[in-house]
Amino acid sequence: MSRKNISMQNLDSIGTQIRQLREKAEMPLRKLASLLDLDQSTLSKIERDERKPSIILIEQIAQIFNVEKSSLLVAFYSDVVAYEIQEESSFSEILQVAEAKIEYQRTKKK
Amino acid sequence: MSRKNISMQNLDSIGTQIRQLREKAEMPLRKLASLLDLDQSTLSKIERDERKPSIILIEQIAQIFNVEKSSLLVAFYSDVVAYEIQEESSFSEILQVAEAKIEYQRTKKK
DNA sequence: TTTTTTCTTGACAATTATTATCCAAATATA
DNA sequence: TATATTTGGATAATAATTGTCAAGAAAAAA
Repeated sequence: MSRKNISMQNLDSIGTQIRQLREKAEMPLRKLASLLDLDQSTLSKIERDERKPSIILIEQIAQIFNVEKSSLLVAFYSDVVAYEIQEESSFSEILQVAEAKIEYQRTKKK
Repeated sequence: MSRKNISMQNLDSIGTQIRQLREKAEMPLRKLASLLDLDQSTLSKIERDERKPSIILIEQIAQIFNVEKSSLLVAFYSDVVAYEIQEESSFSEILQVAEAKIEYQRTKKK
């Protein structure tokens, strides 16, 4: 029911968003990599969506750039989900059923 | 916008649905396993959602019981998606963004 | 209850996927 | 050109998935 106005919310991938944050801060990749204790080639791959960041990494990045981690997490998980079902013609139904399943699970737990 | 009436559509897991099909046909697990060329312990785990079936397996099962494979695929993928994000408080937003991403991808491809 | 059939469980090995790391090549900047 | 930055590919290490087996539990039949 509560479908948020899909404002032109960010459809950029998690990698692109990380790169945007980094570039806005004018920080070299090499520098961010070292803050994150990561090989720079690994971070490069993450920014180009060639590899997935861990959740812990996403949280660290949110801290470093002082943004809400939840917005990065939405970008991350929506990437994962979209990739998984993008070829399915009934992707929309899949998402609806998934939502219903989660809601159902939650009513049970309470 | 075209949100299907979520009729009491099947919120059962893929494993449960497979088991239901098999039991309705009064077929022993061992028998179905051999039709699918699977170890029966593997099928048992699949029916209890302890292991994921492959897509090929799902298609074979749909054939055997003469049901639409798409409905089983929806059950399967929605399980996967729900499991992945069930702990996230913004699960609903994640799903919305994922949908928008897929739609966006598709407009690009055409 | 005993027997028989059916299903579940756990352990292990084999396979496949993911991740980390290094270094050279490419690109961009001064 | 020289320097800094980013990317790509190879390899090794780690983790996840899958297949297989055998023994035990549960259910159904006798």
